Amino acid sequence: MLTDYIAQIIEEMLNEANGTLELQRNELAGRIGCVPSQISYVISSRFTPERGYMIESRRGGGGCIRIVRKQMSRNEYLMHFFCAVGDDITESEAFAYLRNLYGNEYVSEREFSLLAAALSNAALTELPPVVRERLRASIFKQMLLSLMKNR
Amino acid sequence: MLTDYIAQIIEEMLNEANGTLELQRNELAGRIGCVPSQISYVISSRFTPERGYMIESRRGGGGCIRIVRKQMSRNEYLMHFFCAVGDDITESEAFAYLRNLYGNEYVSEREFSLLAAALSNAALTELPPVVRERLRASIFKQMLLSLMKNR
DNA sequence: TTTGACTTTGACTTTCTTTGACTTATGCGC
DNA sequence: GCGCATAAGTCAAAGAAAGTCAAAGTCAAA
Repeated sequence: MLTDYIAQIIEEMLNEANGTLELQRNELAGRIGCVPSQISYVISSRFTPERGYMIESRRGGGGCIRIVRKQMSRNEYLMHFFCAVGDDITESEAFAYLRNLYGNEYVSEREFSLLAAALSNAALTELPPVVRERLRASIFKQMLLSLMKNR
Repeated sequence: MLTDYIAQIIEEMLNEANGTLELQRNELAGRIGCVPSQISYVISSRFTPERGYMIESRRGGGGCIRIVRKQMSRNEYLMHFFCAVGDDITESEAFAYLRNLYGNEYVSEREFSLLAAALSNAALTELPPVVRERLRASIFKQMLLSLMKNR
């Protein structure tokens, strides 16, 4: 299948490049013989943060797509939190999780403080309570993903 | 790419000159071999106040462009951002600020990544755009406060 | 057989770059 | 002061990439 073939090519390029790769979408599509948006699809479906990849890109002349493979290690633990958070979470629940993360040295004191700031009622004060807790969960999970990606 | 090349040259000149530099647009363009307005473009897209540069210039005979890389005390600097964020902010603006914070070593790579996660559209996806940008500003500011408090 | 998840494609959008024509400001010689 | 030469600024058009999205296709499982 095309998608898998392209994913494999990118994987190989990543290996050769020691886990950090810059490619040009149009150029690669041309070489493979597919439409450029196919490359986008492969990247967004296969090289996701959840699977340990980081993607950046730049449009316009000389634009490119940057793919970085991050080594996973203690990530199951974080994934555990990810699931535990669920679809909504109160401030005090969130803070309890945070203390746990800090206590087990998954985040530094500064990071703890940053996370707390982002998840605080103070930050989300504009929102009505119900939405607020959904949002808090969403933000928390994004931040957990960031921790997973970032060793 | 031309733009990046020119930006790099200017950056080097800035380093040699200890952060304060006067250059002549036409002269530089001639040396590089590009149209003069390209220099203007590079400066306006890369050496913005947002990224911590101050630009002044003088036209006419003997005219020149003055570029200064500013450094402020830590909290001044953070407060500067606090004000700049305002009441609402888009994802790409926020990320530009973040890159600045990271580039100037106010946050580590992990922290950068955490902040980005909390401020991403992905985290705020549930909210309609207008609210989203207000919320993003609110979260950003709380996190900046946390950085100020936390040395 | 129907459904639903995943693929493939292409038209359209957004972002960034490059160029050049035209405008505005400054200093110097008269 | 006036006019000219010299710089820098502005702006819009054209070009170059990547992103988005929806429609259509595929295929396996219920």
